[in-house]
Amino acid sequence: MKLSTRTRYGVRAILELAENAGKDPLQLKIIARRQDISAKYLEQLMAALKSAGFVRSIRGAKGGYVLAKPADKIRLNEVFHCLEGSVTTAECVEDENYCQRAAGCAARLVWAEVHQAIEKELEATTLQGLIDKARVSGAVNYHI
Amino acid sequence: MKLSTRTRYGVRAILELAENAGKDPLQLKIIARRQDISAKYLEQLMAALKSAGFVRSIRGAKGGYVLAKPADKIRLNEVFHCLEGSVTTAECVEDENYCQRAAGCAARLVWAEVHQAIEKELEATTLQGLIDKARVSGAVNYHI
DNA sequence: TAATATACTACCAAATCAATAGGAATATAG
DNA sequence: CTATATTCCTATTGATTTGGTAGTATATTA
Repeated sequence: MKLSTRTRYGVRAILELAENAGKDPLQLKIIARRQDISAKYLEQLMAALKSAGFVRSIRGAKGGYVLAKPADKIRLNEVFHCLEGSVTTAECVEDENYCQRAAGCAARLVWAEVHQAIEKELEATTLQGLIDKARVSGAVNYHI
Repeated sequence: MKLSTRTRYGVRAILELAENAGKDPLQLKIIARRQDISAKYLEQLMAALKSAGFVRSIRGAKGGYVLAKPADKIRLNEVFHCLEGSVTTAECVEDENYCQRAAGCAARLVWAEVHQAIEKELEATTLQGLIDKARVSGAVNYHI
C-alpha cells in the first residue's frame, strides 16, 4: 500500500506551489532542491500536473511554475489520480467484468470499502485546507 | 495504491477457509483451483498466514488447511499486515526520523490521514463480519 | 545573442513482484 | 510396508514497475 514516489514527490511539489501562491513563478530547480528530489524526475511529474490542469508553466528566464487554480479548489483525490494513475485497490472494484467471480466475491467487498475510505479522505482535503491544518499544528515548511 | 497479489490472493484464500469452517481441512490445491491462483505461489502465502497464527495445517493425505481461530476473531488489518508487509502509505508516518523535514511537512499530514482511514476500515472488519455482509448482499461464493 | 528555463522523448538500472522448480518431510490408505 | 497424497522448504527465474538519466528542442528575458 505504500504510495509511489511519483505521488509523494508530486504532492510535495504542488504543496510548495500552493504555499508560493501570489508570488513569482517558482522554478523547478528550487522545488527540487528544497524537497530533495531529482530535478529531472520532478520534470516528469510536473508535466503530469500541468496537463491535468493543476499547474501552469512559464518558460524561459525568470520562468517557473505556478498553481493554475486557487489552492482551495484543488482536491487531493484529483491530484492523486493524476499522479498515482489509479488510486483503486484492485481492478475489480471499478470493473466488474475484470473477473468472473466478482459478483460473488466477499474479498471484493474489502477492496471496495478500503477504496472508499481512501477516496473519501482525499476528497475532503484541499491543498489550502491542508496548509491551514499544518499551520495550526505548527507544521509548515519555512524556507529561511 | 493497488494491493499486491500477495494480499489479494491471501485474503481470498483465508476467506475460503473461513467459509469452510467446521468442515474437513481444505486442500491448498482446491483453494488454488477455486480462486484461480498458482498453487505453488499460494503455498508461500499460506506459509505466511500459518506462521502468523491465522491458519493451521494438516499434513499428509486428507490433509489441508483450517482456520486456527474463529472467523470473528480475525481482523483484516492483522491479515493485511501479515501479507502486505506494511500497510503504511509512507515511511515517515511511522518513523519521524526517516526524513528531516518530517516535523514541518504538510504532505506528511496527508499520508498519515490516509493511513488512518485505511487502518480504521480494516480494523473494523473481521472475516466473519465480511462473510455475513456478503451473504446479506447475496454475494457469497457458492461452489456447486 | 547569451543565458536561463521549461518541453519532449528515449533510454537504463535497480528493485520488487509474481511465479516456478524440485525435492524433503509427514501422514494416510490399503 | 508401500504407494500415494499432501504440506514444507529454499532457491531461482522472469516480468514488471519504479526511479532516475541523458540529450535535444523550444521559449523568454535581458
